[in-house]
Amino acid sequence: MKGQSAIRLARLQQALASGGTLRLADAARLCGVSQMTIRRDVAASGGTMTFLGGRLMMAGDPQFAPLYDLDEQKGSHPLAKQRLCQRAASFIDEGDSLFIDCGTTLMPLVGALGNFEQLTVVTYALNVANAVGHLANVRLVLLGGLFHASSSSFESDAMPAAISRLGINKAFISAAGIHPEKGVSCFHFHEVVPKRAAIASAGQRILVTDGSKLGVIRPAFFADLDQFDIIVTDAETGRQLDEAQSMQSHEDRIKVVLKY
Amino acid sequence: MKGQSAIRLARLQQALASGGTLRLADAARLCGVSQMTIRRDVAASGGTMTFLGGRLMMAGDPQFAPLYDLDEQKGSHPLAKQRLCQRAASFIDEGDSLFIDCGTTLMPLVGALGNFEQLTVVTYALNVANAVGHLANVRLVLLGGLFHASSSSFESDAMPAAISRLGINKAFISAAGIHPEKGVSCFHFHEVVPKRAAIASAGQRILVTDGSKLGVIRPAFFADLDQFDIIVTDAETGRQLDEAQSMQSHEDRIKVVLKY
DNA sequence: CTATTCATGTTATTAAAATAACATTTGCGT
DNA sequence: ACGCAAATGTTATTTTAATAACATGAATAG
Repeated sequence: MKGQSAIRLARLQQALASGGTLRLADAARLCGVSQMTIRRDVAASGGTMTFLGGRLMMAGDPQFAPLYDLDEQKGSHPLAKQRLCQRAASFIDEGDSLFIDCGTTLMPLVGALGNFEQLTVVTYALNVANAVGHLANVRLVLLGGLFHASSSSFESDAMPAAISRLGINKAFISAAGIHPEKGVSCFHFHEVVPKRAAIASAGQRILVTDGSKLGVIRPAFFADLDQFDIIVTDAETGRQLDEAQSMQSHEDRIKVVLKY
Repeated sequence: MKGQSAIRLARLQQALASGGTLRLADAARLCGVSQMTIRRDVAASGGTMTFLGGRLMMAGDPQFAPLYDLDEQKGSHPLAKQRLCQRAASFIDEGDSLFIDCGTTLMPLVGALGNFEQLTVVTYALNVANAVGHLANVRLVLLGGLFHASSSSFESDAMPAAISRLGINKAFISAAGIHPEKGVSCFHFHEVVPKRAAIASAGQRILVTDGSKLGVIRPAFFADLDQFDIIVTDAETGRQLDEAQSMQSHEDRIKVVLKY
């Protein structure tokens, strides 16, 4: 009798892989052992699964991640994103057809979509799709392809064609780096294709970013700053961007929205 | 002071829309009221949100649905699907490229995928994609398009072309109705296109179904029984299918796998 | 064959969440 | 202004989950 515990763990993991929860009592019955043994197994497994209110579930699932982790800096960052997206959402009109970029920055934007009668959302991000899929008032178009877990998004060379066929009203774009001269960049190269396609075909281009990205350069450039019609950011970043733009001709100036 | 409660509910719902959880304490702070008030709000909202272990979350999220609901018939059906998929998984080989159909029937199949080194999964179902996306050893290709919440799947006329380009080894197909003469059917018409494309291009076609579907006819037919190489079902259904086939010529006979 | 260890079960204890009961505030009509 | 009623806050109680402690039984080494 050696790896009994591991066998049980594997069985539970398999049961939970399709994404659900198991009551402790059921998990125990499934494995034919006592509840205490299941608890011990899970505790020894070191973080792959957790209990939450008497229910066993896969840990590390973003679904269960608290929105504001109190252990971090007191809600400053998540709240910042929420405020940012609240501001960004003010540019949405009834009946709009929106492109929503991948990443975590624009997730709170989805929450604001419930206030409209009818919208259409186009995205290539799985997390965005999941959130939007729950809204009855929003038509969702997901651009599929090969999945990249690192960005929770899909890659496909068919995306530009698909996007150009879709008629996107407003494109909400996120970024990992923003540089006044060098432009806007992100981490993953496969994001460049859909980002560029959305920027090219959208009626209005809205860049949403918090201050931590200013002056930062990431591996994959995908746009210049002046390709955006609106930039939604916080006060300090906005001020600096304004300064940088003042040196340009007045015609090129883009609208920068300050949040705080 | 009239709809204060509704306002708080809306705010919480918006915060949770992007998919996550809120500790009760955080929810209370977010709304500037006591925890008890939040509890009362949520209780009065009637099921849109629930508490689970001190954390607020959107109810009805499949992510939180118990795998076996004890209130139902004692695990008979969910366990049946699990056994069915365990049997179906025995046809998977290392390195395979699998098509996985939409619906709940094939969800447990995803749990069995963790035992392999390297697989590729092609699907047009959001629930399948979510489950597969967590597995590091599986490459996921999601066929996107317009989302249908009813079946948690996508519709696109580009799917046949995309599927034919993919080289699918084995196609696991689910159905809502199986009739010996009339063939295999499902509820939604948009599922027909990807199902047929997968059946057409796959090396091996595996139909997975429990006994409750036998003799049932649903709106959208998509295949005849003899288009499948393997049918994984339970004993009684298998027996009846065997009988029906005995009346046909021996050449047409397909392999029926009994489970119990 | 027996002592020891490990895995598990059982029971007791503690901590935490859900509920209930009661107190307080606030808004509003008379 | 007064009093009523709705809404919220506070405290107490019950229930439930999590932890700890102890007991049992099988497996193995000496």
